Amino acid sequence: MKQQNASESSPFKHDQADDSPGFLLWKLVALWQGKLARIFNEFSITQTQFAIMASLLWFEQQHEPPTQARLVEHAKIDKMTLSKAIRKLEEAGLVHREPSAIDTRSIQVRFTANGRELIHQAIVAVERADDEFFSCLTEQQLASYKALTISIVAGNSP
Amino acid sequence: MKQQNASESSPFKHDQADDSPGFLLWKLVALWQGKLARIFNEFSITQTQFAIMASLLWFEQQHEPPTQARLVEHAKIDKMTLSKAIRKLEEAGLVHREPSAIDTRSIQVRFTANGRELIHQAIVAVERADDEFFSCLTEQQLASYKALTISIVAGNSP
DNA sequence: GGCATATAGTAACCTAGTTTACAATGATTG
DNA sequence: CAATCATTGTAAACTAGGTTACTATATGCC
Repeated sequence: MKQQNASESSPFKHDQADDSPGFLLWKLVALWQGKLARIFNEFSITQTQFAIMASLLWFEQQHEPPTQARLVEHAKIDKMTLSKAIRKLEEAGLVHREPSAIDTRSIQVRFTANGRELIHQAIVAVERADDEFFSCLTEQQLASYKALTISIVAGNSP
Repeated sequence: MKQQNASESSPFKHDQADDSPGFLLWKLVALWQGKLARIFNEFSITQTQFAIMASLLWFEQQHEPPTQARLVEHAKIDKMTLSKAIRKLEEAGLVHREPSAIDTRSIQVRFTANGRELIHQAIVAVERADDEFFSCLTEQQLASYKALTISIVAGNSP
């Protein structure tokens, strides 16, 4: 029983019913992404755009210079993807871009009033979704879930 | 302090350091997806193609007729996405498609020898990654993590 | 100053996946 | 049997995102 050829043996270590932690995570993520997708849809933005605007808001609150390069760093998004996303956001009238006076290569990104308003609302909506999503857990369970997640993140961080 | 306008108040309920469960989940998923992406890359397949082939293998083991429509149902993938993915898999010599004799609209998808071999190896690799990813937890913690995840999935299933 | 090297951003191209609309066949019911 | 309805799969157009290769500017070093 030690060696079998591919057509006879099953590679599945767990039955689908049994559920490996990875497969469970997969299902969880599908649900979570779905919930987020619905929100982003309402606001007509993508996940990426949300991440960018949330970072931008963060910078604004920290009074850090919001150049694209800094956003790339902070939001951990590919710089080309960011470049294009910012253009879209500009088209949509949510941000505008102004060349920096200090470093003329770089571009400062700033919210329009609309953009700032939208990201505020979106963040609130996401946080509400978050609450809802985990509302089936007790305080204790939630604390435990967070602690475990933190461990796993820590155990797998580069 | 009850009412503030958007430019003054912060919508962030949690500090980034504090970490809402959703944000933690986001980070976890980023790591997990990254790990999977590296594997899929090695095998030159996409996540979608992996899911499809895993479903197909499942059908094969259950001796169920592997039509595209059945795959769509089981893998919960959009039928157009599946149609195109299958074509790619055929191009890559991993499956072939043969019109069904019973229902001439439908198409039966079958592994080639290469395809079957590849999905076996990929599944093993994914399961190893899975083990690795959660290896920082003790047995007990893992059991607890799974139980909590199952609760959340159950609490958010349609 | 002047040359090498790093950095900010982008244009052009590529791929995966989604939406919409449709053709072909099968099932159902009068 | 014929008219209607459902199912299977696809073509075409579109979008988001990523890769490669490039321009322009800045910085460091002699």
